[in-house]
Amino acid sequence: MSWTDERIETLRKLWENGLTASQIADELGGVSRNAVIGKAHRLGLKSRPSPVKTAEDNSEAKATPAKAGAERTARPAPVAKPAAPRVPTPTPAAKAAVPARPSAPAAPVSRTEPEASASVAAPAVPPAEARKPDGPRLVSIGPGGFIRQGPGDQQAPIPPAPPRRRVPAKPTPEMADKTSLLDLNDRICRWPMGHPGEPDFHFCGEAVNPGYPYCVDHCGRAFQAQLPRGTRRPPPPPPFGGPRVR
DNA sequence: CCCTGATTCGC
DNA sequence: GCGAATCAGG
Repeated sequence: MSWTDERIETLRKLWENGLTASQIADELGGVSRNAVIGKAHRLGLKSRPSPVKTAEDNSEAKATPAKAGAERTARPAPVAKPAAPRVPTPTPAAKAAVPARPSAPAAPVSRTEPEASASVAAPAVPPAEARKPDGPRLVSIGPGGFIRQGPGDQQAPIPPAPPRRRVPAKPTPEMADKTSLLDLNDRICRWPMGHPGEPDFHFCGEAVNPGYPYCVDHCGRAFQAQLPRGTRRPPPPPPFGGPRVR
C-alpha cells in the first residue's frame, strides 16, 4: 500500500493525537507499525517520549570507550541474514484493538505537554456504568468511588476482545454522521459511545463545555461531585450472605 | 514475554 | 522513499 495524501494526513493527525504507532498502523491498515514510524520520521513528525533513551545525556558516555563502540553510529555486524523473513505474527487475537486504549498508561495526556494537553488527548474510557448514557442506574458515587454490587447484580459481562483490524476502517453509511476518532479535536466532546472495536463505536461529538474535553452533559458524568466529608455511603452488601453471626 | 519508539540500511 | 530488521527501554 502506498502513502497517499489522505493516508499521510491521517498519519499526521493520529500521530499528533498521541496514538501509538501500532494503533495508527491498525487504523490505517495495510501497513506495519514500523512503516508508520518510518514514515512519521520521514515526515519530520518524530519526537515523542520514547521508551528508549536517545540523547546521550550521560556524561560517562563519552568517557567510556567500550560504550562508544556499542554506539549505533557504526553498526557492528550487519552481516548476512540468510532466510529469516520475519514472520509477521498473523493475528494475535486476544489483543485489544481499541483506538484509544482504556488502560492507556500511554494516556496521551502526559505525552505532549503537562499543561495544555488535557484537551487534546484521547481520554481514558469512563467507568463501565457510565458508558451507557441511557442506562437507568448510576453506580459511581464520585471520583474513585463505586458502590459494590451484589453477586447477582453484575452487569458488564466479559468484553470479548475484538481481533486487531489490519484493514482500513470502511466508512459505512450509518457511520457517516458519527464522530470518528479522526474527527476529534479539542472543541468537540470525546465521550465514547459504545465500545472500542464495535462497528458503531464513535464519539459524542457535541460542542465541549469550554475548558473540558466533554460536552456539558458528559462533563456531568465524568466529573461528579465528591460527597461531603463524613457522609456515610451505603455499606456494600455482604458477599454471599455475609459473615456468620454468633 | 509483551509493549513502545528510534535507527539503520538493503531494496 | 519505503519498511523490515534490529535495538533498547519500560
